[in-house]
Amino acid sequence: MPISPEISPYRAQLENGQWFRLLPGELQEQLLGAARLLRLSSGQRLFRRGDPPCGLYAVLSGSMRVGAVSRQGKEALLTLVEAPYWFGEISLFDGLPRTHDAYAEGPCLLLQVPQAALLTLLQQQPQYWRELALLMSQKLRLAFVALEEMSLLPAAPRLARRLLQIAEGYGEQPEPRRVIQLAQEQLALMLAISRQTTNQILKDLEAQGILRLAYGGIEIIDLPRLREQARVAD
Amino acid sequence: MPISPEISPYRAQLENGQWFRLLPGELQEQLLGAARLLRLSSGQRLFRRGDPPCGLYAVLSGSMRVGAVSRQGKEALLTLVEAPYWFGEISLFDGLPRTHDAYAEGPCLLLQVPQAALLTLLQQQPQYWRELALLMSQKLRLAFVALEEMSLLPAAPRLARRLLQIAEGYGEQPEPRRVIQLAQEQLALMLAISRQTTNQILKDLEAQGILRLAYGGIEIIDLPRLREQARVAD
DNA sequence: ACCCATCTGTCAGCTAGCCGACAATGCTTA
DNA sequence: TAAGCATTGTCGGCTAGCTGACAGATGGGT
Repeated sequence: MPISPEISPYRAQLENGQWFRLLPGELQEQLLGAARLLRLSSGQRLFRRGDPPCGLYAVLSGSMRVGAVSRQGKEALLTLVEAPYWFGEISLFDGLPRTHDAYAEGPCLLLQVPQAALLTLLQQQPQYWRELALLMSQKLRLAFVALEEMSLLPAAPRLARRLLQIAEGYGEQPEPRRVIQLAQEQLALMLAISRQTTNQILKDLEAQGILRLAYGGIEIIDLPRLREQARVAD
Repeated sequence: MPISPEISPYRAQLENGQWFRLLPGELQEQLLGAARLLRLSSGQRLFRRGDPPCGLYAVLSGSMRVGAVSRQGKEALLTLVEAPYWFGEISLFDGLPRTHDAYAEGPCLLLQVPQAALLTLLQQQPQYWRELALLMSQKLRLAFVALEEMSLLPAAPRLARRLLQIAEGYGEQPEPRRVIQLAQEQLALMLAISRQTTNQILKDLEAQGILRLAYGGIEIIDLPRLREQARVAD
């Protein structure tokens, strides 16, 4: 299927991401050919935990909150997905329900490759299962790192590491960003730290001249020293 | 390649696991055909974080400690892998180094499907990439659950849930086991709770008649009430 | 230009779970 | 049988990080 003229302008954008860039050209074409645009307004829900599979997504602009809310109303934010990242692949493989809720954080433009189209494509070219599985392997590695940090590290270095990961697009971006658009509350929810403690650590890093804090955002001033904070003080 | 007579007696054993049982018969044959037995003595290392890929493994008897030790010497135990489970698939997909250390917990019999043989097999039948990816999707789901519980739940229900998961073979065994061979220290390391706190919670569950504690093991007496403890007290 | 929602900054008090210590118990091997 | 090691049981003090509360700053919408 040819790539629709609506979609082709976003191709360059997607190639900024490691995963998509390294795909065989043919698979890139086919993914984009099978895809359609999806526009979400701020706060709109894409899917909810337990929903049946509906396909694979990529963020083109804006960002998606991926997380879950416990019965007690406490929220665990797994991650904020930003352009040009792909998500939603687990249900593609096992056909089981969604693991998380996904909401638009601000207005958001997505690419959707519907489940059925993707399965058809993969039936014809089963070698591409491996490429799609790479998405899972990345996330599994990230999840393992997060689990381990949760048990071994105190709040401050964990926060420093997460900032670095975000700046580096969780390994997808080669060059780290300087400015991170992110409210402190969101960061707290990702780290399972209270908002107050998060603020205290951030202020401390700001006092050391490592960060600059702004309304709704964090700027990294001194990357090497942030890296240093990410190690544990021995 | 025919299945060696050394290995074929273990086939029934492996079919107790959901994943292997549901594989196409041909893939089962080919995996076993390419496999060899590996015997580890207590405490022996199979691989270490950072090692290059060396293949896919299944536990036939004994159990493997999968975890990592921080530079401060604190240990995070990801899981204890028991028969008949498969592990080591991440490096198969991405070719990147091992994420964890793996040591034999007691004498241990493993099946190894070497990386090269497996890749050859998959080159010829690329549709099987999907089946192997199912291993990752399971683990990713488990990792997400663990991450979420870490942020949302206090120690006691987290411990109850983990006991249930272990008894149910992390979803692989249909019928939950009653007896779990596991020192309290190990359980503590998996949950990122101190050994003392773990003991306190276990004693409390024993006092309620839900568990019976023994040296090096835990017996589940009252499964329904353990399930109840796994919910949060509202 | 104002209003209101959202976000940041900060404090004091609390508590879950950590840590170190040590005794008691159970397996194992000689 | 005894030594020796691994594991369990328990206590008291400590502290990282939580909770609730509130003031001030910021910015978008009308």
